[in-house]
Amino acid sequence: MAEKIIPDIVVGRLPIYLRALQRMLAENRHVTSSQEMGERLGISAAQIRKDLSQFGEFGKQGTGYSIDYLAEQIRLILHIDQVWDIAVVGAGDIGSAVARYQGFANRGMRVAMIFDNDPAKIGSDVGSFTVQDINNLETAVREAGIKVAMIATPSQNAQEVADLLVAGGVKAILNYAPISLSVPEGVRLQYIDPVIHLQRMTYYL
Amino acid sequence: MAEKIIPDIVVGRLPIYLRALQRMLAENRHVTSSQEMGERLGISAAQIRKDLSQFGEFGKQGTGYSIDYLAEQIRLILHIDQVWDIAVVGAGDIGSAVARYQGFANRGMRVAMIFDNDPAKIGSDVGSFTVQDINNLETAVREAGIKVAMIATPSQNAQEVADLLVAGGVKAILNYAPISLSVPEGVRLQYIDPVIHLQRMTYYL
DNA sequence: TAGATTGTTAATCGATTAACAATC
DNA sequence: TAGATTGTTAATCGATTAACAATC
Repeated sequence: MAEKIIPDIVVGRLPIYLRALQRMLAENRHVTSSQEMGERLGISAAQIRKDLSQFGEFGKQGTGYSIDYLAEQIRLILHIDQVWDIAVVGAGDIGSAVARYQGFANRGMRVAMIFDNDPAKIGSDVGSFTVQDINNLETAVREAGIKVAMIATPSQNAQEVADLLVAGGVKAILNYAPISLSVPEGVRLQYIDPVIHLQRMTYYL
Repeated sequence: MAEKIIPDIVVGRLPIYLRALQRMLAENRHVTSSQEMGERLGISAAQIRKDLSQFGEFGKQGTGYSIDYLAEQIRLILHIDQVWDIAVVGAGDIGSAVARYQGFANRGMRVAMIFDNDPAKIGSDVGSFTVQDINNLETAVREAGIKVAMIATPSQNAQEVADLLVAGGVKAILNYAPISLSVPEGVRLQYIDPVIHLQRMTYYL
């Protein structure tokens, strides 16, 4: 049975569309069009329609898309009709900010636990969580069935933390450490490094 | 005089190359090859050579690239042979974490000031900075000649903050608020939204 | 109905890869 | 010299856009 393969780049735009739709809902809007979404996002209307058409037919000719319905469909496609528990590794400034971040609510994510290797931090509270010993990471993650994690440790520890997470069954890692990691086939990896984004802009200044 | 136009996507990879090179330097390496860089980064060797060739000839046949020299050349290309002062707007968890972040050192960036609109925060210290009143933002940014800023406010304030920054002469904005902003032609804009990255991965789980 | 907008096809555009002469 | 690796060209691959029939 041939599953249609969706290009990564298309999947990558769906969360952007969803964010815009949720914003429109917050503005009490009910219907939108590919043209309006495109203008808000700086993406061509044709591309938005093409992207969505990879997954189904969500609109109505002449009227456009029901915001509520389209948002729900994208949530289903992205598997965020459920809430994903996240393990945060590293209880420094970034890890703590992430653990306290209010922006996960209603977007399919929830921080569930936070780890560190510093005895001075283990047992202390960060937001509503108690920092756990990284030695318990693999077991805790496996027992909780956690599939998604964020690495917020220094670069030098990031690869070993990634290995631990993978050993515990994690399948998706968001890495804040400014270093390229290697993970086995089947484990997804994304990066956040503010300096990379800043350097992409200074080229043009 | 026709300036060769470099595709955005190529410029966007240079900071990744630079980060890898700096890592190699930290490992006391002196020479690398497009093949080795490609393996580390999950990018084809041909693409790395092609990207670099847009800007000049930095390697030697048979031996590869001097890490130190190539890193310096990329720094020149990206205009990070200087240090860019950055204004941070929003002194919440994210803004505070960014203001204290040690990862800017040696990468061409330096936080120079932080603003908030909350009277309870204005005047308090975050890292080595005193939180300034956002009403002074436009003037302070203009007088300091700041061209780069980061927005770490709630979504509802992000657009007005962006407008203020632009009014103060800022030309590059990194936005942590999970909302699409609009800025005039000539102002660069990048986004960091961890939820977007997480949602890009849950599709595959 | 007339106007608007979708979903889709075909054409265009741009990015990546393979291959290799040049040369260190 | 022999081996290695660059810089570059041409071929391939993939993504974006334009256009329009279908239809609400």
